[in-house]
Amino acid sequence: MSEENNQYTFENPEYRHTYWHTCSHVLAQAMKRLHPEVKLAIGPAIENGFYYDFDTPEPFSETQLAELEAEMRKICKEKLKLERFELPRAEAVKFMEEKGEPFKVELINDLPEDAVISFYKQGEFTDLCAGPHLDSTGRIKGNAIKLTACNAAYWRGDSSRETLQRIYGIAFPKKEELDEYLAKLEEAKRRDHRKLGKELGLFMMADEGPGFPFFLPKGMVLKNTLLDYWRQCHKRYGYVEISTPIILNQELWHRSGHWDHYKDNMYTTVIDGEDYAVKPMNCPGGMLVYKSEPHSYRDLPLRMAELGLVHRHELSGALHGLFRVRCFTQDDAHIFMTPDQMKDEIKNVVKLFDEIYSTFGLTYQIELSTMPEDHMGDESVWHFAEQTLQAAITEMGKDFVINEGDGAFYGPKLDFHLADSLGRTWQCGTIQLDFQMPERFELEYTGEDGEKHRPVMIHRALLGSIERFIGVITEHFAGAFPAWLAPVQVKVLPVTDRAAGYADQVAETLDGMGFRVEVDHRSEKIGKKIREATLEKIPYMLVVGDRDMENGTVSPRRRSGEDLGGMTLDEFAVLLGEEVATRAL
RNA sequence: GCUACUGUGGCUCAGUCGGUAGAGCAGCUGAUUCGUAAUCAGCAGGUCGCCGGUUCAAGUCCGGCCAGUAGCUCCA
Repeated sequence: MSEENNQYTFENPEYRHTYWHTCSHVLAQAMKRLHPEVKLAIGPAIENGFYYDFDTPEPFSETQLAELEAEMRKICKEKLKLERFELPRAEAVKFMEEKGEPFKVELINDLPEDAVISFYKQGEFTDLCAGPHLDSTGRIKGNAIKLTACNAAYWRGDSSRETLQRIYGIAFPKKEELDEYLAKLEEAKRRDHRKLGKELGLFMMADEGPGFPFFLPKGMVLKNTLLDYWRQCHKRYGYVEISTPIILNQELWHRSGHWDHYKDNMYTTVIDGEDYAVKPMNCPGGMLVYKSEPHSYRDLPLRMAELGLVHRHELSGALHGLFRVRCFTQDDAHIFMTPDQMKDEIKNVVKLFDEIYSTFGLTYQIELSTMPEDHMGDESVWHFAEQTLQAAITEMGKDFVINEGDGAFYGPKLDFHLADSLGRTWQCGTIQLDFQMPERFELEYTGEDGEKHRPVMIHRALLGSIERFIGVITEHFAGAFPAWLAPVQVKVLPVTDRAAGYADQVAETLDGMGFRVEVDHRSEKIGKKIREATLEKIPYMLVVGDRDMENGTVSPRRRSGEDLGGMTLDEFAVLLGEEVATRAL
């Protein structure tokens, strides 16, 4: 392999994959050299780097990673050739039995009858592996390898089986690329919404309710501003809004099918001797609303939105800030329509998604999930639905990736994976076609022909979970929300106490114009007030002192550090008003 | 839920070998009135996550529980 050949550049995902895969073998070799008693499980390349799972007598600690890294560097310097060879099944099993590797033996035994069983040998180390690999450990840049974490993982992902030690690593052909990657990880850590949420007073968690977030005054302003915008957009796109109860009787959940599929994650209660459940989804409530009155084809499409508070019992270990909670607000909508309205409706939903996502500067990739093995309804309906979804986005000129067999049991779906400012992706939006609910709830509308027909239903969420989305944009903006969203838009900073009255006057005027303003009245120096307002990530600071009082001006400064000089309050109000009205990023 | 780790004033953290808690920031009081990223002084604030055990003595050791962190699993 020559580095001049384009095929072998790190930009080529296949080459990168091969590079990392060989790294994982080097890691295993290093482990065997330092700790021969350790048993090998598996060690693949992953999206960002590689890992290897080991069965160690003692849990591994992060301090030992440095020793392994050093040994890995040594192995790279040794420029060991990687040689592939094959063995018949019986010999392969014997080979690994003699090496004392029970996990490898299990893997070989589980390979299909006709599988070619291949091994890769580098120096004294040999691993069961399908390959491919680099031709020599010398291809790996030793000082650009970093073992990033060690953690527990189950053998074959099965929690009833052995707990293994998984060591994660990353590697690049150049040291600078590794440094860049590590810097990005640091940046992500700096932007962690749990940290920023605390610092900026957005939300909190309490032991009294693990997984149930509390919104603080500033976070509430953010949330309400977001929802105002959401409502405004939905109204424009022809949605009506409803609100359905949080607790409904258990019979309803049996009828909807949720009980069978989801009861382990549902909270239940008893009222007047009858069983009830707290809703994990809004759909059944929406169905009841639809059914509460007869519908004509003239009413369709009926776009019913609901900001529904749902509760799901997530495993304690899965909780994570606002990203994974036990109680959240779904920005749900159920659209009831005739089959021939489907395509236009999907387009209408995607258009709305486009408008709202672009407001936050979030781009996305669409995944189309098709019929799973365990599905309801007949294949022709599925096929029609998949075709319709595909046609709608194709006609809009959008690319998509197919996720074969990953649809919901009731219908295919489009998932929207948003990319934030660090390139990380978050699945937020989803558009699901549902043939199951209208059937189960016997929904009807009267057609032109005077006959009863069954409507088709779209189930969609745009932000997904409001709480989670707030977490996503907190990290996306690193807490420096655009002016329209910022909980406090302007902080007035009097230079001395003499300017206190003037500062209040300025604040009052801006408040009257609908801006969110605070005044820093402490007898601190202006430098300190600026520093703290900057750390609070408030978009504009208005410095006001004797000079401004005399001239009737304010001296705005952006949180970026930009000093805008003196201007009248009206001029500033126009500037900020424009920024807010256009939702400038 | 599983594995490992962590849990000290509102926040960030220190606390050696077990001898009964310490700093900075925030807060309060006073002084200062200083025009673009930290003014000074003083005061107050903690049954060291909870329960139990070992010990003359536990923030420090042991056990259980709770919560958090990383990952696994899960996310219809």
